[in-house]
Amino acid sequence: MKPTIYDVARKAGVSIATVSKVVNHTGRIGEKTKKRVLEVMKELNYYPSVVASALTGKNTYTIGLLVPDIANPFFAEIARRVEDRGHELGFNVVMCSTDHNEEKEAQYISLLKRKSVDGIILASVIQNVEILKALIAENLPVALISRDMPELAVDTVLVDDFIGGYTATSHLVKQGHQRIAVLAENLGLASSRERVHGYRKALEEASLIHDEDLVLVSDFSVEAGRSLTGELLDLPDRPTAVFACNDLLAIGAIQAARERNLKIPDDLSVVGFDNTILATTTDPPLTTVAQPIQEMGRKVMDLLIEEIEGKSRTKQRVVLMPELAVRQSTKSPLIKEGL
Amino acid sequence: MKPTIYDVARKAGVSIATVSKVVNHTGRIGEKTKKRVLEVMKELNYYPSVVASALTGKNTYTIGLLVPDIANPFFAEIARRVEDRGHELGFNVVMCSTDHNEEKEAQYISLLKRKSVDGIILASVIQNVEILKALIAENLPVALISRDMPELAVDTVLVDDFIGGYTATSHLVKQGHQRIAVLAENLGLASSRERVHGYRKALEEASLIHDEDLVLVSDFSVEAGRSLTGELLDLPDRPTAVFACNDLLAIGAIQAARERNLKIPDDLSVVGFDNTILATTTDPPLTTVAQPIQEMGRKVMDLLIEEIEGKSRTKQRVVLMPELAVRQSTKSPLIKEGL
DNA sequence: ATATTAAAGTAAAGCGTTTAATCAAATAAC
DNA sequence: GTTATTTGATTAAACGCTTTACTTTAATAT
Repeated sequence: MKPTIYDVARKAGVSIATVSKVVNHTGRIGEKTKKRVLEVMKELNYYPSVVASALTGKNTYTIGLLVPDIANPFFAEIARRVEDRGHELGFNVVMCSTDHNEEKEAQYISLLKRKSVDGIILASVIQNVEILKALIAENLPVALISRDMPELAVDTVLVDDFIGGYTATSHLVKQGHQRIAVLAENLGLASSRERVHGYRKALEEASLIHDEDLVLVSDFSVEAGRSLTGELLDLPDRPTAVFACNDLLAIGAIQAARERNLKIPDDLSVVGFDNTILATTTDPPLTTVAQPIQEMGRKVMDLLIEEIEGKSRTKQRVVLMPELAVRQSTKSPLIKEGL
Repeated sequence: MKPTIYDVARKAGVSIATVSKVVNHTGRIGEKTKKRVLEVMKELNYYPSVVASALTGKNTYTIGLLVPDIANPFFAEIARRVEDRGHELGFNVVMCSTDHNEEKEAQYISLLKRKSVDGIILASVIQNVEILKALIAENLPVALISRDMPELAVDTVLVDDFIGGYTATSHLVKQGHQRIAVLAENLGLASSRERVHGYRKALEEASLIHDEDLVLVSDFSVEAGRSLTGELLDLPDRPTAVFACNDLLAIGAIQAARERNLKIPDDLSVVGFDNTILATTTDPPLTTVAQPIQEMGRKVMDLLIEEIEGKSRTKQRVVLMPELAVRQSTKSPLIKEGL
């Protein structure tokens, strides 16, 4: 059987309290006993049980990460950074894919609480403010990533979505596009609204017509991007460019164009959002709004852990700047391929 | 504060043992008291603490999933399936990305043990048999996915890598390719060796020359695929096809060709392995050996949980058949584009 | 030599459960 | 109407650790 603190104490000829102290570097213990205990621990290959320790009110050193889908490259990347930072600090992360499903989300949260996780990171989940409020009221450390709840005092890390949408659209405007469509995500998400907001702003500034038919709402899938862009391309007066609010949608847009024998970027310019690995593997490589994913993941974990460690502090709202990664999926509509 | 079993017991006017019994549906309790307790639980919003329960020797309902990198789409997809199946059965999964780093792997395993996880799923990690043996000796349920250790009695789910390599290569042979290169993964992995083995077998059967210069060993990155394929393409007598042992490498191969203004599939045919989302988003879409990822992830979780539930049973080794997903990255070398 | 203080270690309670051993009441058997 | 049996609920110990308050021993001061 696994050795317990008693085994160590007995073999070292001390009390369990003493062992506990050397394990946790607390209280005062003499050099000699300390050494002795350490030796015995090694001999017995003793490791303290986190669950027993947690029962006495200490941390579980486990946090929950709620994302819509861990298989989505954007969230997978975030998860990886969160995990890495956690590992550095001695925390494990349990992954929870909610599929934007409110019930699943609630289930996961309930489970996490039963397991006494030390905190929860929420990445772009659905708009169930009540659940969130309840969590905060219960004093469970929570941090948001890529999701904004300005009305709540909670640590948050996100990108300036407005600027992102604006930058993407401006890029297209500057290239001379007149009819620019946007593929939005679920408008229930603040981030999504902001991106579209940025899109509108860019159009306005350029005094371009503002065709509501070119604003389509979808979700987070290649398939949605494909079918919606298909509709756009079948329009009599079709757009020459589309701004997709995430890379998955952008890829769908590219596929729809390909299916109609339209060339990217000659016949249709596409810009995405996120800058996941997918943006680099398409052909042509995708021009996309790059989120500093690495930094975001790391930062949100840092904030959560500060909260866990109980440093009483005011909540932070960290807004990072996105940057347009210009690649080959965008081009002026005026310069046709034949030239 | 969070209500404990004592609060419920007091308010319901029964002993904590009674509450415990209704919670766990064990022992005998009268209908009336049962109802009463249930009501109070609801009122107080009581949920039993998993950590306290675990301390008494019961499950933690948490398992560890070790993969090289959760941000790699193949593993992300597996993780998602494992998580889903776990969720159905009431288990959480903590993710551990090892980066093929032996030390990190050992650290994670040690941490997981301290946390008393109920079991561990190992996905394609490095060849540290000793750690594995130790785990099994300690009676910690373990299951392998996409990784083979025939000498160990441990539940395993994998694809027939030999057949996979053979199928991929045969496909190219049938198209008339004579010089076919292979981009292998780390040959320390049995799966990697098997794929190359299948490759060789296909060449042999076709009595094709067997040029060792065309067998390159790399890892799991786009970058490696790009640089190695670059070398191949710069050869005086360059191959007309390359079989990449994973989709990431295949994408690198495509990029290398593109950089040299070679057309895929006209100038170079490429087949990958895994059939991740990446294979569908490249242009041209990638012909690749499809692993039944969904089924694999689900199955490995099922095996692990059977083991956890202690059904004494003989370990299973589930070998699934891969299937070639033929897309547009492969083509006969004889039919040139001009025709 | 005695009083004071600091250092090192111990005993015991507590964390929130589960469970084996009991016990009391109700029902059945004779 | 006793005695045996079943049913329903309780008691108390155990799980492996942390921590507070206390005791002992050693060192220093008086």
